[in-house]
Amino acid sequence: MKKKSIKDIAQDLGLSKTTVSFVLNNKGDEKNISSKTQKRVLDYIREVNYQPNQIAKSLKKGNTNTIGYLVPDISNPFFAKIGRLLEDHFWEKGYHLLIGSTDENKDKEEQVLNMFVNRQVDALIVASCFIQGDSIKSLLAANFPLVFFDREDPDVEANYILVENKISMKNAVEKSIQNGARKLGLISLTPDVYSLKNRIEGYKMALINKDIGFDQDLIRIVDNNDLKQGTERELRKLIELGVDTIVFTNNQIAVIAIWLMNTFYKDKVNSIKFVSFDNVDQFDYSLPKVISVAQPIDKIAKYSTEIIEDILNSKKSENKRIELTPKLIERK
Amino acid sequence: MKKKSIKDIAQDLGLSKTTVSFVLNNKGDEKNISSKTQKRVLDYIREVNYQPNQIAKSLKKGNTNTIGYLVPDISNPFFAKIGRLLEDHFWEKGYHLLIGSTDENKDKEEQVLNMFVNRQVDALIVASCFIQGDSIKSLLAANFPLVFFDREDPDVEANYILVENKISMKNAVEKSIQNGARKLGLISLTPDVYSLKNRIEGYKMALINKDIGFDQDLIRIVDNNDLKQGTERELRKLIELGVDTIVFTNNQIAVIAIWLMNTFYKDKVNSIKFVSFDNVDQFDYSLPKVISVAQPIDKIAKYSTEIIEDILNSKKSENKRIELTPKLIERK
DNA sequence: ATGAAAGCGCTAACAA
DNA sequence: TTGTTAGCGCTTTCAT
Repeated sequence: MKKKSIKDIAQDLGLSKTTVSFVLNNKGDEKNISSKTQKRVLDYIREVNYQPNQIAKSLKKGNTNTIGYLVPDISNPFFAKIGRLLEDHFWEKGYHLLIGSTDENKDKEEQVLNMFVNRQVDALIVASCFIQGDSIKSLLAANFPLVFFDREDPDVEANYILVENKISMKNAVEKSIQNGARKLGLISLTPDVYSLKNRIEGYKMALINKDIGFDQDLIRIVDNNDLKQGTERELRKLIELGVDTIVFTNNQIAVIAIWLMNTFYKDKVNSIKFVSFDNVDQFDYSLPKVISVAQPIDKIAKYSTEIIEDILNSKKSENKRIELTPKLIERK
Repeated sequence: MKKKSIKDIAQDLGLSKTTVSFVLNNKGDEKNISSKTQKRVLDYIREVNYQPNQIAKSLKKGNTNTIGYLVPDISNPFFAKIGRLLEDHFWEKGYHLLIGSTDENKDKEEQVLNMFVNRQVDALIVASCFIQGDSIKSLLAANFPLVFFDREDPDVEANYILVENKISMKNAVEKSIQNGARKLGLISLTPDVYSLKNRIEGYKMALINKDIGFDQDLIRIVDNNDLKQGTERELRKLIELGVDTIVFTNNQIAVIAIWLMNTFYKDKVNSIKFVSFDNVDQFDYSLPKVISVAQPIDKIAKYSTEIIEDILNSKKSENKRIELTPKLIERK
């Protein structure tokens, strides 16, 4: 049984495409289609299990009911969870999620964005690694519905959903100092996005504030392409340097470091303490103990959808910059 | 600057749409377009940054270069990681991933599948919770490119990428018995998919094999809609019944149980042992100790893509049923 | 109360 | 070597 189109339906029923289309789109009454005809159509489409071709619809209407979700790595729990929430929210509204991972690679980001646009996504939700990229520039110039989250470029006017990176990190580090930390190292992904820069700033501020002073040598950077080995190397370095606390700017590295500590430095899992941005469940019971800054994932998803929906319903408001307050989680 | 279509390009250049289209699709030489004309077109599209409308292309060609990826929960690390691998593989080939989560809900699965098909995805990769559903039936009947993974229905002929559920679980449980387990409980999601059924079977086989015999009361089921509380309740029950080992049929519940043990039964994290299907990083260091069955995620992704590509390149072979061997990971 | 026809942007058979 | 044209499946204006 071949797939039926509106044309087929119309022919089979001796009606015009127009009439069928009206009925299918619940415009039967509005367009004065007799209820008898409407019933005929509805019965028939059920019978043959008619499925509208969304591609044709999209071409005609210029929208696809698809949202592009572009992040560094969709398998990172932080992005995966937000993705799931977005998917749920948007599903309710009849939207689907097209996903892409950039691997923190500017070129790939460009390409994926282009593809998304070519596929006529109606809106984009992006944790960009390069907000100054050409695609993004032209999207912004064209007023394309677009929300950035997790990452910011202060030089670029846009919708942002962020968290208070600096102050939260400062608070977390200060807390650990109150708890006795005296020599604090930091391991971060290459901070070419502002969020990470700010988190590192927060770390520095705390050290200065608490009269510890920071030592550039204790700030260790790991390249995204070399996560495992890089983290291993930098962790070893910091341990050699005798830190009592290690601060991480995101969950990824912290999780790897916990694994490393338990695998190679089992004797130190109690003496060394961790501080980490982002939160993952296993922090609740893993060693070293972690003071973590939990981002409000549900709020991030909620505000993203809200902004997007507002734009799509063309209540098109001004650009918004929403800065959410994360939760500091201390573990004894 | 409005977005240009092929028509615009053609007009601007005083050419026909055909010529432009041929050049754009690298058919210039094949179609004997003069290299001069080709250059004019190529230069111009670069100048105006022409972006083809994939929707129109899709409508015309009947394919979208989009693959639907449908799983119970895209934020489950198992599915998220496979999703990421698929995305990488397919990206190379010019395909994108449209994602959906079913929440183990048959109705939602039906709806998402329908939407995917209406959106003309070229193929589907599905961890279905209901392989006997109407949509799937008609997809299979229509010979739609479709690969199931993680879940199987032996009554339905199709492409499957699976792992040896029964024997692997049996081996894992037997290993734990060798290590001293004597009273083994099991907690599982509602086993209305065969994978889970088989894993439970494996557990039973091991018990019988090792002359322990199984007690139906030690098999506890948790509903997917009540994961946290359900797991808490069943875990408590098993502990009250005095088990020395708890077997889990997937990572989700195991991870929750580890959290619960560390939060509410700290005194027992050393005396009770876990066995779990699936593997997650924190098993390497968390307590209770876990014997886990690690699914070969990369192979699952690899074979899925291969089968799909073969079908799409219409080397359309017979249905394949690939059963992969997981890795047993024991932790001292 | 219903239908004819144009057109969304693209491809490709066929003409010239 | 390039252009004309039909058509993918749908929506919607304008007729009837």
